[in-house]
Amino acid sequence: MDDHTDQTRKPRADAVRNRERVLEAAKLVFSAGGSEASLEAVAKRAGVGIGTLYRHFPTREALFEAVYRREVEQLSELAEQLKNAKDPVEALRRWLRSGVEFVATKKGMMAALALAVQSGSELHAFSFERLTKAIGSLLDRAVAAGEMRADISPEDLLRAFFGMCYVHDQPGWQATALRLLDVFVDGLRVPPPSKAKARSSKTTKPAKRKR
Amino acid sequence: MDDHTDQTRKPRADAVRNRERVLEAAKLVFSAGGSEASLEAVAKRAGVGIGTLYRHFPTREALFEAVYRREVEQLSELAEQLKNAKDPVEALRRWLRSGVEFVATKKGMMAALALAVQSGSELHAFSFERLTKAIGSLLDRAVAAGEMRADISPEDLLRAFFGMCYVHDQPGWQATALRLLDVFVDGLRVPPPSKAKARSSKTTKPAKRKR
DNA sequence: TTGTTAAACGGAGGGTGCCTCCGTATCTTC
DNA sequence: GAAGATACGGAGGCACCCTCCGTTTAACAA
Repeated sequence: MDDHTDQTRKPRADAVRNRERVLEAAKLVFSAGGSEASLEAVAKRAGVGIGTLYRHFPTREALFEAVYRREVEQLSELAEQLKNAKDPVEALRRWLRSGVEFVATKKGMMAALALAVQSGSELHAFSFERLTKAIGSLLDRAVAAGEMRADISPEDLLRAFFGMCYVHDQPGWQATALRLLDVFVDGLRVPPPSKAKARSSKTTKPAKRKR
Repeated sequence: MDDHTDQTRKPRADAVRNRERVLEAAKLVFSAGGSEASLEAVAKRAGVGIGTLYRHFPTREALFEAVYRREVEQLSELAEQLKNAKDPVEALRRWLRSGVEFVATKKGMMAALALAVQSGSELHAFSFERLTKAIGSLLDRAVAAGEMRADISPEDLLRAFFGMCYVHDQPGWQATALRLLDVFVDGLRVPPPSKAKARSSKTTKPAKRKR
């Protein structure tokens, strides 16, 4: 009778809950068992029937995408939180480290994503934009505070980040990536103007001994 | 009684033949149907039983690797042939174009390879070395002929090549890659010494109107 | 040639995962 | 509380994976 001529019923509570559960389970199962884990395993872990899984995510790729999107969003939100941190440089550094972890726990997922991205790069565009924005906000703050050079764009930084993660061969890649990122961030720093010029490419940490 | 105490029988002719057939079929099937095509389809196309396929290549990855290796070798041999061409610059250009085609016909294969490479990068090392050598021989010849600048290493060139092929998103990527490679090769050229200095970073094509 | 034997062949079959379909259960709305 | 919409679960049909073994075939010796 009233104003509900647009037929929008409230979505069913169980549907929302189940969708969430499946996503959570998928994240765990894919991260642990690689990207070609059984969907039935995901359903079981989520405590739902296989039919439910398929209703929410008609294809394996759809599920994949949803999981990935959500992780990208989490990384993005992390940036939002870190924006309130005291030290802007440290905030950026921490975000990057989280990014490495993100890549690390994904195991085969990255490769599978490359495959999924091929057909319909909308996902790629989305994540690129989102992460650029995230990294940009952190970068801007550090620049505005006069702690970092201003001639690096968020896109550059993001690409550098991915490039450093792309070692992915040796077992120690994670440590390598972290080291490279540290060096990179050091390189981005504007040396404190009152001090002597910082040595350019060394592992020396200027003043702050402790961290 | 003579010198065949080391028990090496001649390998059976049918075994050799079948192995070859499977490889050929796999190349076609994977290229056409993506990387997760059915192995049974491969066997059928090769005209052998599924058991035969599995005897020769115990896992999907093994088959994959064999196909890939062989293609890398073919690319490598192509370089060998092109070494005898008249114009060394044109030879290099042609090799690169073949490389694009190679990537193009592989469809999902590249992504699948990324996945396969993760566990045991021996294959990666092999192909990298092999392709570097191939590209290097062509490059060296052009440099020796005084037609190209000498400050680009084969590794650089190879990476540039892969980078340009890594566009892989838009439908027109292949054309893009070819264009980029052309520009790149042009950039590598030593300008004919009798001419005026080439403008440095512009899209202007110096003299040659036609191609 | 013919016989012997190691090697390779093919495909049946058991197992697993994919995905659809539909009777049943549950939630929202009135 | 009743009605109707919506979501649930899992049985079942299908495709593919991979192993196993009886049969076939090629290499070698005599």
